[in-house]
Amino acid sequence: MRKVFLFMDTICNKVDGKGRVSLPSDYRAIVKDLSSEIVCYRSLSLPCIEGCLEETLDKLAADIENSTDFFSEAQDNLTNLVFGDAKRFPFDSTGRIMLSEKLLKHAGITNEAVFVGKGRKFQIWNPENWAKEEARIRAEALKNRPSLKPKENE
Amino acid sequence: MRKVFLFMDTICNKVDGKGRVSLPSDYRAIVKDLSSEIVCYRSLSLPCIEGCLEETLDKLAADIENSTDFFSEAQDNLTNLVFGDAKRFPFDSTGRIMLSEKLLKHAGITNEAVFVGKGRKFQIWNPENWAKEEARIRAEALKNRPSLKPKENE
DNA sequence: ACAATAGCTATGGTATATCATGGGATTTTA
DNA sequence: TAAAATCCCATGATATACCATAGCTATTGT
Repeated sequence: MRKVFLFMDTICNKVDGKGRVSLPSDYRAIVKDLSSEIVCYRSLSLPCIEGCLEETLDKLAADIENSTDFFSEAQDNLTNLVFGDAKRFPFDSTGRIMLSEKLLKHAGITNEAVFVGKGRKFQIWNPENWAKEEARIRAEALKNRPSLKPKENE
Repeated sequence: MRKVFLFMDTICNKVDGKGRVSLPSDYRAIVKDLSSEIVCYRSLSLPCIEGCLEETLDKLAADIENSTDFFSEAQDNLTNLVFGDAKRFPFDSTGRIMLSEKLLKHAGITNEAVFVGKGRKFQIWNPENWAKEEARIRAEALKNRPSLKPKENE
């Protein structure tokens, strides 16, 4: 049986002078049975950081391994990019991680970081950029709404 | 094996100054075998809060995972909207949850909250808004009634 | 059939634990 | 040995857990 774990909610935390950020406690709770670290990498398409459990990347690797179709080759390349970029970030007893310059710069994060749950993954944004992105997504979703609610009448 | 559970009935409870509300005991009974928390998020289309079991959202996460690839943009937008907004709300031994400002504001809830069962999900409304919405739905249903019943059972 | 009672629910109030955050001390690395 | 990273403790704010009460429902007994 698979344990249910989902990264959820949107939380804004401070980044202090040393580059430290508190990982939201809900996020830690998900991880803490397995380990005390998460994996982060630069998003391929957006100016934000992506994070997940090492387990999730492991599953991605396994999927690529077992897939033989043509499209997997393209995905294989993307996967390489992710694995080349990804790094473990352990958090201390107070629940903080220290993000690297590279990641912070990619996301344009300085004083504050917004954690956005995405289910199996999460993202870390600069607050202003996230506000814009959220508005964009909501507008987009409103246009295509019917496709968003396949389970409504289950 | 799948356990039968349905959120049903319509119940109005008080919301105190801190934003605490008693989750209807019937709802709690459904959850308590699995955990002691529910998940709530803003409805995408209506001025109300939606609630369900984490399990239900987990199924959605799994569906998204299986129907789109890891790097899909569609997946990005959808997961951001749903999981970025959702949050776990644990209830204590007296059965209360504490709703966030964001949710209460979206639904226009101040003193009282109406819980409306919807099967696998439920909604939480401002009483006046719910009265209007219910009237609207009833009228709508009446218009379409003939198509709701199979002819042979007339 | 009616009254007493026991159990549960909703709700108000309060104490406790937890979280995010700041700062200092210690260790590591370049 | 200077700079950076890690660890540890302190603190204020906030959420959580717990206790108490009042009202309702169903049950029991006479």
